[in-house]
Amino acid sequence: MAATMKDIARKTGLGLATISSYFNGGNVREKNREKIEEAIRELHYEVNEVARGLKTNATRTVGVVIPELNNIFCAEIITEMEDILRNHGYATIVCDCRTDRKLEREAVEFLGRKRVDGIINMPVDTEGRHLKKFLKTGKPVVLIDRKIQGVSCDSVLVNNEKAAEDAMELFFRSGHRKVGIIGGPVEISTAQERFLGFRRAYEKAGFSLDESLICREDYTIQGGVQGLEKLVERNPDMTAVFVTNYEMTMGAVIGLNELGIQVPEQLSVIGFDNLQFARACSPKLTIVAQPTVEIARKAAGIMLKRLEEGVGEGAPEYLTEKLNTEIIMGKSIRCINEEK
Amino acid sequence: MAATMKDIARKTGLGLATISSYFNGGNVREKNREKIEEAIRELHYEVNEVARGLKTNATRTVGVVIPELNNIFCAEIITEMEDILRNHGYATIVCDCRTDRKLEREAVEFLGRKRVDGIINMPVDTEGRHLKKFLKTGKPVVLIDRKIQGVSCDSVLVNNEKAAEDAMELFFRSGHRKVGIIGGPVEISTAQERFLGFRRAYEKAGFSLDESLICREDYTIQGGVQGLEKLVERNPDMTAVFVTNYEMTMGAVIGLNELGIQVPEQLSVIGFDNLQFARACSPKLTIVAQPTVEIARKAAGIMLKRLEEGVGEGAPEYLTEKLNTEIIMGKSIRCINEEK
DNA sequence: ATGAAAGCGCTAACAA
DNA sequence: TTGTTAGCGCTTTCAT
Repeated sequence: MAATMKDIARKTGLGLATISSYFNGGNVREKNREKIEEAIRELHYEVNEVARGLKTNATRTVGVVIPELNNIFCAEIITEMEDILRNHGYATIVCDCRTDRKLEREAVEFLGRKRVDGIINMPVDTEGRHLKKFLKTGKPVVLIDRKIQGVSCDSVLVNNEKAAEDAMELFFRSGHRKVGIIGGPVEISTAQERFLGFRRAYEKAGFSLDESLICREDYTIQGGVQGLEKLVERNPDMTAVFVTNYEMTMGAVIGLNELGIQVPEQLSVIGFDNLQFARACSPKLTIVAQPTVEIARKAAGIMLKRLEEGVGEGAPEYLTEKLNTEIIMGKSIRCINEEK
Repeated sequence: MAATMKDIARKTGLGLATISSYFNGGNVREKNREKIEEAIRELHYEVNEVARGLKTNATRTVGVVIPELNNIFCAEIITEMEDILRNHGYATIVCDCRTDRKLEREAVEFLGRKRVDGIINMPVDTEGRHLKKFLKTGKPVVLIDRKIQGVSCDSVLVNNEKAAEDAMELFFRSGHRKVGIIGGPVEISTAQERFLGFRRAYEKAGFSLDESLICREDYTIQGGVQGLEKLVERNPDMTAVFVTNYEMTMGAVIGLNELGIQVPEQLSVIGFDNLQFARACSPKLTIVAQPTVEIARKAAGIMLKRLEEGVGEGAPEYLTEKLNTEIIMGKSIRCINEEK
């Protein structure tokens, strides 16, 4: 069995309170401090965080529930969050719910039993029912990437509407008029917003939008492949495609390869996320890049703040951060602008 | 505060032991069972795993320490492991040590304090010093992907030597004689083994190997870019390149793009891992694919077995599983075989 | 600055 | 089958 504080007390002849005080930054006489440190070394003592957690009712652990770990957007965010949280003494329990509402609910319950101090969640259930029970404990929840109406917690989001609008404007400025979109599942807020930006750009530019240019897929690689095939088949006069997440971008590129379509000669493309993948494409892909590191920092920062200040002190004042995306230029857009 | 078993005892008029027995699959009279279940519903009771952990000296949590979460090979393995472990009631605490020995050691210590029941580790420190202390607790450790000599634990590895040999034979059979390699850091066992397979294939085939065809990089995207540039510059007569991990494969593809080298006309390529990326390349890349799901299943399976059976029962008999890779054919190899 | 003692929520041994 | 009780390792009053 591992050594306990009792063992140290026995060995040093000190009381338990003194040892505890030593570990919690209290005042301990220099002489005793040395004695304690010697005992720690000899006994290979290590604080038992489980016991501490039971006593203090705080596990210094945060749960993270995401749709897919095996997804570079999620993975990038988690890497960064975990780093920050661990540097502040918090462990991270990651639960991958495989984009399944039931598994998501189970994950939150699981984390509740584990008594995590807070949960960071990229939600699959767009109603947020899975969070209700956990929220009753008064512990903080931070939503990332996707918003949920009427759930009392903080959110860190991306300005998806603007992201889509910017991408479309880029196409329009280059002279494109028939631009297709491979969008995501309409239940997911990010997909809605990206569709919205897409439509708004058409409106602002004053071009008519043919509904056959709109394709709804499911944010997967396979969805991207299919979306591209459908769009190309339905719209022989389409000159450009906007793909609205990374997996589908990869799928669209696979589709282009398999159909032997030349980019940008035959079709111009703007993809989403993962700069390195964009660089590896030939020609280099122009993409909308989301600020994953920034999302992670903001989310971890808010979580740490809530953890330290408590969630219900005075006015709750839940915040919603909205971060901006950036377009990284490649060579996948053909300029067919007459003036230029 | 959350409800406790005491509250249930009070509400039902039963004793603590009965409630505990209910939760641990003991025999409870039907009538009482119903009473308990009603109380649970009314009080929104949830077992406190922290208290349980303190008492049973088992947290039902396993720690996973890896070099980079933001790495598809790791992410794929973790996704699968986490899934399996959670289905068996175990939580997973993932620690990303950013390929840093010091952080890796800290992560293991951190997990020790958290009293995880076992650790699954893709090691960065090739001597395994970071594990010594944890192993003293008698808790199981499972190493994945990279082996360490003289550490008493199970390992799940890949037959890297054969993987490299197979890839090289494929080149040789297609008529290539001057094949370069972009290898990894020699401290890492997988890199050593892949180099070994590379050399062995040359020996077996009886072709002379020019040392300038060997390039040592660091398993990163940037390393892949540089490796490709170096090889191409140093070996104008090189007809093929074998790239030995996913990040470097992506880097090599970026390099090929940026240098405007045609695959396979000017250079044939075999990459490593990530089938989807290979499909997205134009032409489709031939790759060596590692069995990530299988690695995860084996590792999780061994961990669960150790967790249930205890680690030191009778003969320890540590096992070393060695899994095989597979070549997924693309169109990135030119056939320059005279006979064919 | 230090010690004694209570108790966090649970399990398990023992008794009934 | 059920109740009583001790105690897991720690923190935290309250004395001293």
